[in-house]
Amino acid sequence: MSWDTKKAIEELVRGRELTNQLRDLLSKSVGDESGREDTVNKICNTFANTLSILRNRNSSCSDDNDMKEDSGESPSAGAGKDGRGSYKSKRRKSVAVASSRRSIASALIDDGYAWRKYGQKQILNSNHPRSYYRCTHKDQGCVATKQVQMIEDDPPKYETIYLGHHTCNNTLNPSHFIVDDHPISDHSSVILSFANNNLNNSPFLSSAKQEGKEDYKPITYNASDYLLSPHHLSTFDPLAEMRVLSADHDVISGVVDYVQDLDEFLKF
DNA sequence: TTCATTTGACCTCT
DNA sequence: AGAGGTCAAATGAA
Repeated sequence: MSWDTKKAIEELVRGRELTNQLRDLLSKSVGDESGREDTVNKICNTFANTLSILRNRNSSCSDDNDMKEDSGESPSAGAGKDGRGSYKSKRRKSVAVASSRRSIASALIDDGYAWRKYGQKQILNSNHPRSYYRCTHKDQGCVATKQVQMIEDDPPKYETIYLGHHTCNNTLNPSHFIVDDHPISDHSSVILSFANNNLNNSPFLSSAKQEGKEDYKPITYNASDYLLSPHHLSTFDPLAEMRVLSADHDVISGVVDYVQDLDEFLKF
């Protein structure tokens, strides 16, 4: 078993222990609000770390091809552009490119990267405009872009489509992510299938500056929405969805519910 | 002054 | 021709 797999399991075990602690806290019903919150935060960080570890595992498997595909698609590639809105022999980036990843959230989320909005468009048969973002570090050659669109009003739901991969290393909150540059030696073990696999962009923090200040609200993550029960273990599905729930969702009960499944999973 | 957002124009694709 | 994606001037915020 490789180092990063062990690390991921350690994080999951730790998450399980913290969840048990939280369950104990909840069983006492009243009091210790701050202790409860602290435990929830620790649990979220644990799962964030796990996601980061697994992301690194996965990206080493798939990024090479994707990067090749993206490299010729940079909007700022220069060649082919001769003035505003003018293109020469440059094909438009299609939404359907293989490297796209889709997620659905009930709040606008910050994925840890700095995005700059470059356009907004009303889409046919949609009540809401679609916003276009690219990485702030495009000048460093980063080709990552994303599209954000509200798809439901009540409750609000936002669809985010990520295109391309970040070639910059400028996350806004790097302290929340584990940097793991260990070589990947063992791809044979089980890979968790998260309901979105935008593992390039671990979505655990929010910033009001981007993606609509007025709509922004802090969000809390429900671990049970990221981690699937053991019978859902499968190979990586880049187009699966991630559900991110807002703060008014019952996070705590969700975490507690999840712990039984996690117990099962950790036996593998 | 610098950087981000808005928005109309213009591009490619179907 | 219409839809979707991108550019870049204008504008606003820090």
